[in-house]
Amino acid sequence: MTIEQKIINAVLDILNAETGQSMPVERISLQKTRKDFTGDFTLVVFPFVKLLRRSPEECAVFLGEALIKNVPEVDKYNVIKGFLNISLKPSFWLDFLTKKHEDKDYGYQKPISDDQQPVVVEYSSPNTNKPLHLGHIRNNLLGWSIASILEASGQKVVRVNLVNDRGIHICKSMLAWMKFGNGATPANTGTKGDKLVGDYYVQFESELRRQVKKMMQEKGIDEDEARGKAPLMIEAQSLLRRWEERKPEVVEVWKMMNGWVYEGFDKTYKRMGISFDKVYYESETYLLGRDIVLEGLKRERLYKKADGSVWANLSDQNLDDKLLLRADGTSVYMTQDIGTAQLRYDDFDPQQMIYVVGNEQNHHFNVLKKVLKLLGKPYNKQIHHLSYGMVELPDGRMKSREGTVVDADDLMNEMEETAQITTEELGKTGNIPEGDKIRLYEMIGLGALKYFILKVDPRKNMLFNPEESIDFNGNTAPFIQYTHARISSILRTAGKTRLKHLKPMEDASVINDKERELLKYIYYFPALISEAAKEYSPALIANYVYELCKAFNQFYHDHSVLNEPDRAISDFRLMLSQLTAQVICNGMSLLGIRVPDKM
RNA sequence: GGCCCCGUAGUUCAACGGAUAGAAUAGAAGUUUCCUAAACUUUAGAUACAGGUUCGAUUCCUGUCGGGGCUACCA
Repeated sequence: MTIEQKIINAVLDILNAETGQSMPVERISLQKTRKDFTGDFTLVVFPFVKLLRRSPEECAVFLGEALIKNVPEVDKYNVIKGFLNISLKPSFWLDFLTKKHEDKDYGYQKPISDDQQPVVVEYSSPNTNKPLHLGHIRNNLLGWSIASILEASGQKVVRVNLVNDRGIHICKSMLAWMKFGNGATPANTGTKGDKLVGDYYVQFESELRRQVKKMMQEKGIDEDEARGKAPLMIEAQSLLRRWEERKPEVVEVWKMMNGWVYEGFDKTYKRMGISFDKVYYESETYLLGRDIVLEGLKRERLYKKADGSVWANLSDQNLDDKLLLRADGTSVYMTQDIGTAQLRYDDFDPQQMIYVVGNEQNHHFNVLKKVLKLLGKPYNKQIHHLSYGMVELPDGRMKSREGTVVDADDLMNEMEETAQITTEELGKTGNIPEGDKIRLYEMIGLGALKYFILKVDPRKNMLFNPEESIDFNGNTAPFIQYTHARISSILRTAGKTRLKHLKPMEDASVINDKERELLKYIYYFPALISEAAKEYSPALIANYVYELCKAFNQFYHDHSVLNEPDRAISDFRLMLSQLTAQVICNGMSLLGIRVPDKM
């Protein structure tokens, strides 16, 4: 039981004994004392005023006195307005540090049981017609991090990807390659596979625009109609039909081009440091989706229009009817998602299926759940759309048509270059071997990027300014990494033998304010992970680690670890430094960010 | 038009309905015979607007204004 729970239980007991009435736990607010006030935890007493029939101050004093009697760890208290600030005995903090300072897994909970149902987390979900961009970066980092956080909170997690490798958009780049490619391959052009395929998608769109413009002028029709009737579009649609018919000449090109893309994606994923336990392909799930839809039609949960298209009637949900199969029998995104959900359910029997997908698809997931319910699929309740905000550029949303997309590979390159330049400017390259330098620049550059993105509440839109966002000072990963490097330096200097023989301090009363502040942060780490898991928010972890580092730097500035003459205090500070470094490392690893021992 | 989300220092981000709204950055002023100054210290600066609920509202409710998203036989 944590000390917070102990205090809360004690408060409940005290109130009950005094008034004979019980109070719901949710009404009790116990928080970390703000740093302008003295104390470790603060209890808000306003909720008890009516029950105790005393003034807020009297309530606080009453509870403070009672807590000292009932909870051995409570040392003293002070009252400011309706706030009861509780201080624990210094020995509580000392015991805590002594017990935990060598715990490599501090903060991480072990799975409750081996056979618990997993949480399936889907993220990334790329299309195979375009390279990964900044939006995918946010998605990938969020997905990876949230999966890690859930694991650290004791869940069993399966990371999955769903590749959108079929559909009309894929046919577009295939068609452009067949018409204009002249046999270009990644090998003979020296272009990364995903980039090469992306180039043909762009070419398709520009050719199509030319045709549309011409038709609008010559035939006087509007843009929508022209797009539908343009020869290139007709050809793309016919290609999709032939693909669904599994025509060998089409499938062959499709396989080849997708192979190029995967090779490119794999490089980008690897560099980003993310991976998956299982990869689903739309081309392998849409048929199951189609079968489920046809089955639903047979059972009259769905209906067929005169043209042969199949629809779900959602009018009782206040939603428009949703198309599930086109008149020509081909599938749409929703069809595929129905199949994928079923497959995932069959594969893992998950307690929850989380989809990390942008908030622009809120409507889609809303409809997906409704359709699954309509089809009588019980797992519609397990689906959770983890809806995150968009990444915007200073002049608005990224638009591939306007060429304002920030490419993932390019961005990572820039970050690492900036890391190198900054490190060299600071003159910190001296005693680091060449090979280590490259790894260090990667660690710092990618760390800065990942932290910048993950420190923002996932639900909110965020702004990325290429000119200004690459910052290495302040609330950034390099600041945190630097703090870790400083601590590592201390521990290195102290030496392994000394670290092995650290003696627990006997007199806890010498713990100073900065040390105590640091201990409070560290103590909170496990609860923070649970909180982050509950909220699906890596941002909580990011901002916490930053606060922790600030607290350490203040301690570091005011007090010396190794030059402290009192050996007991010096040992105590070594333990404190050790555990701080561990929390920094463990916290950052939940964000997919590594921390160096030197920088 | 309808539905959903968001408006906090110049800028980018924080704040389970709780204390004097926190940071960072940009600005001003300082700190290095001492374990890494990518650090530390001081300073100035913000809840779009109007009501309501509450002991207490940035947070909940209503309206206004501003920004974004969705409303596809795209994904």
